[in-house]
Formats: sequence, C-alpha cells, structure tokens
Amino acid sequence: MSKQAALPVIDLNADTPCCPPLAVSRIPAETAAVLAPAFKALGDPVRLQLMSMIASADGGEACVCDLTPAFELSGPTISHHLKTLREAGLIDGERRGTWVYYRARPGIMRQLAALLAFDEAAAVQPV
Amino acid sequence: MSKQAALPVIDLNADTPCCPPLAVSRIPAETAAVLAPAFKALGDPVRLQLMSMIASADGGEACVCDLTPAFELSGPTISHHLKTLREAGLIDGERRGTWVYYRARPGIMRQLAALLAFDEAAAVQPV
DNA sequence: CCTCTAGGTTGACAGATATCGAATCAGCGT
DNA sequence: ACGCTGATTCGATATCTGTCAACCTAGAGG
Repeated sequence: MSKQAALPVIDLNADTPCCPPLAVSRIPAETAAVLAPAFKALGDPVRLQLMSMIASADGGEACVCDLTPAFELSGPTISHHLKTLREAGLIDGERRGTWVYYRARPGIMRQLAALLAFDEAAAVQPV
Repeated sequence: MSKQAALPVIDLNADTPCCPPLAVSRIPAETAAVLAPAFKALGDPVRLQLMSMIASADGGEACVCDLTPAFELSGPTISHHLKTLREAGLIDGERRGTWVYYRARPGIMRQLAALLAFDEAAAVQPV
C-alpha cells in the first residue's frame, strides 16, 4: 500500500450511526452505492474466510504470512483479495519489519450488521 | 467452479443458529462457501436497494410492478437481479394473478447480521 | 379463440473479476 | 554491498457479471 492518494477507502469509521436497518426504511441510492462494495468484498468465500481469520485472530490482527498458507492459492492472489478487503474499508494493513499485519475495522462491520438487522421491532417501524 | 451443481436456493431457513460471529471463530471453508453468495448478492447497489424496498415494504412484500419503475433499468435487468436475490436465498417470490410479489427471508438475514456482529464481548473471546 | 399486460427467459456484448507467473519492492541478515 | 525472504504490483487470460433487445409464458378479459 504505502501511498493512498485517491483510495476508495470508505469513510464510515466507527461512530456514525448511519443507517436504520434494511427492513425499516428504504435505503437511499447513495447509501447503497457506498455500502454495496463492502458486501461485495465479503461475497467471495476466500475473502470471507480471510475476514474471519483476521477478525478472530489473537490480538485482533493477523500476519499475511499466516493467512497465505491457509489457502491453496498463490501469494499474489491472496494479496489481491486483501487489497479488495482493504479498499472496501473492511480491514487495515500495517507493515512491521518484514511482515504485514491486517486488522478488522469494527465500525463498518457494525454498520453492515445493523443494516441487516431483522427483528420484530424492526418490522414495526416507528412512524 | 461455480457451475451450480444442484438447487441454488440456500437451505438456511430460519431456526438454524448456524454460526458464531466472524470475529469470534474462524469460518470453515464450507460455511464460507454457503454464505458468501448471500453477501455477493447484496454486493450490488441495485440489489441492495431492491432488498431494502422489499424488506421494508408495507405488509412485508413488494410487487415487481412497484420495484421496476423505481430504477432507470429495463424490466429484464430488474428481473435478473431479483432472480439473483432469490437464488441467494434472500427473498421469496409468489405469483398472485397477474402480479408477482417478493418478500424477504428473515432467517438468512439474521444469520448474516449475526455473522457480522462485532461487539466488545466478541472481541474478548471466552478462552 | 384472440389480445393485452406483467414478468421471466434467451442471446449477445462490454466491462469486471479471479487467478497465476514474472517482475518489483521492502526489510533483515550476513 | 549482496543475497534472502515476505509481500505487492504488473501483465495476461479465462471466466463471470450487468445490461439490453428480442422473444416467450402466465393470467385476465373479451
């Protein structure tokens, strides 16, 4: 990474309550355009596993050197998937010496989860 | 791969507690292969809006005749997106007379939301 | 029967994506 | 300096995806 001039990294960092659940009020087109790439990034089995390995890793971060051998895929391919997750705003990478560590961004994950909330309370929307 | 072996409709109906959150334990490859298509289906702005329009519709269902004119897209394109959502197990369609109505499947939505849960309790996993 | 309308299916096409090998970059050791 | 290792970027390619025009199907109503 090193330089991120016009990276499409999503700004939804953490505190933004952002959006009511999908099932409560219709998502505006702009919101959909911003959040869809995050779901898209999770829409690949490899990336979903990568995301889980990173988010559930001890210490909250995972080294690429531990992620790559977990799949029967080449290094460049894993790197590509990590880049996709990064550009979707789901993870954040940091180089420490020889190795690169990734950690999940809790804010956007909570937003996606909130968007998918589907309880009885959500069904009875507050007018 | 992805030559759609058997029925595309996902079996995760409602009651399956299924999986702990992404950030709690590493997702098995099989689970990722099953759930990734659902995220993938939500990874398009049009489908995300369609999903929201359907899930938040009055009575819990929406007519295609109301969905199509909400976008500047052709009928076949909307139909294609609805098929994608249906095959991902996110919605269910029913024809009543001339019109076709779609409604959201709460089970899989709750599963996806649970998978993305990311609270402090999840971060501090029980050893 | 026939016609009309609402949706879905098919075929085709441009653009995106997943994957790899080769090349490149970034640190750490000698 | 040099080489070694981990990670990313580049180039190429096969496949997938979003979109539309054209066509087909299901009901409703003559």
